[in-house]
Amino acid sequence: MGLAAENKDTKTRILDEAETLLQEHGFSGFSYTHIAEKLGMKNAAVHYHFPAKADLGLAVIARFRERFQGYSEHLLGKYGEDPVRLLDGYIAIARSFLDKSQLGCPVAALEADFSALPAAMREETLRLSAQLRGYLTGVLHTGRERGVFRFDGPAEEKALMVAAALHGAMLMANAEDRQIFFTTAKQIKRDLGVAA
Amino acid sequence: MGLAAENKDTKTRILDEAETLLQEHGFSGFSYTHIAEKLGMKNAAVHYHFPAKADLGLAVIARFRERFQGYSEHLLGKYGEDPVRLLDGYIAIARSFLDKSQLGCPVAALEADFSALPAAMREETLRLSAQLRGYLTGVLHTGRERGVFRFDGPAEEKALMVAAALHGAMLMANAEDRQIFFTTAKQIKRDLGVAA
DNA sequence: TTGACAACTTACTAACTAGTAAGTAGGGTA
DNA sequence: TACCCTACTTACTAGTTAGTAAGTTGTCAA
Repeated sequence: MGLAAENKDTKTRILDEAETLLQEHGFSGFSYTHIAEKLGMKNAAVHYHFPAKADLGLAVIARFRERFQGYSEHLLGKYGEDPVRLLDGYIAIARSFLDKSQLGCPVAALEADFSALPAAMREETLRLSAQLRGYLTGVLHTGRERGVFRFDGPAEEKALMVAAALHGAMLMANAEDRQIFFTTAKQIKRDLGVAA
Repeated sequence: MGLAAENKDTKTRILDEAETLLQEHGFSGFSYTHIAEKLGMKNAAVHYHFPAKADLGLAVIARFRERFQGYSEHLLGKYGEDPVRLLDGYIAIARSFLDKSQLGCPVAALEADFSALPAAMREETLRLSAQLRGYLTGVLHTGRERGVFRFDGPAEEKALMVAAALHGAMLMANAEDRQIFFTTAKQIKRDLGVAA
């Protein structure tokens, strides 16, 4: 397969860098030249692997979705009986972003730039957002059924609020103070009756 | 004072347009030429009133802060005894943004672009965010003291979560569906024991 | 050994960015 | 009348953006 291995490596390194830059600066906030410089190549090399920026953006979102899909299945397999751990698993993803300095919420970054996104990227962003919310809905629904969580109203609506709070908190944490995220997560659990 | 009246008018129209564009596209997402075209002038005319983009950004944030300060004092004077109305007043601001199509949360817009902001704008953004959170903290604290709201933990931490949820919901509402905001606001009130 | 192909680089374009310098029109004051 | 100032316009710069076209290099297969 020739240099296909090298190819895949470079492609992955471009995706990694694009992902970081997306979370740091938003989709409109980074350029092919930024990526190229970090990887020690020229911007045309990035265009070779991802002809248009929309192609790169789509690939980044798709990878997020696949990664979350795998991670959520892993969590459900391992902690399917423990709603608190399933919720903590979701929170842990956000925590892992914040642990790398300056990395924010990819969904928030994409939605903040939404009006500048190509149509295909908008659709993928909506899918990613729905996927995250779907996981939370299931966790909250099951958790209440089992008497672990306490809240009023449909699980869908509670999940929406929890997702909004966590994504909003990541935005604020990135700009203001990392502690904001942890405090918000703590309050969410307190509201569910499972204070740490 | 010569054309000062006309001057002030133009200055205000520039601020209005900048505010709209900030909420629609973020601070890095609009240019002096965008503003100038909407107002039927040249980009240099905008530079005449606000030499650097940071000057314009600072003025927009300062006006937000003053407006919110006046509005919150008005609310406290009128509904000081009614925590639910004070909370609804905060929600109404967000609602007013969403009612104009495509307008999002200014704080979220600024925080999403935070890494690209000049230092002075960062500080003003933090002040604005703290001001909003301060209002919510007071409302929640008083509301619980009077037996109207029900929640566990410090009012500051609950206020942080509520602010994160509302700002996050505005971001999602703008990108996905306006209804997301209203559902989130409803759930927040439900969690406080004051379901509509 | 030749030739094809993958993975680049070099060199470019057109559009857009913030910002500036110099000129102009028209009202207000001396 | 003469001047001055405010509020602009015209015309520009230097830098950055996404994207392209053509050339280069190294490896592998026939």
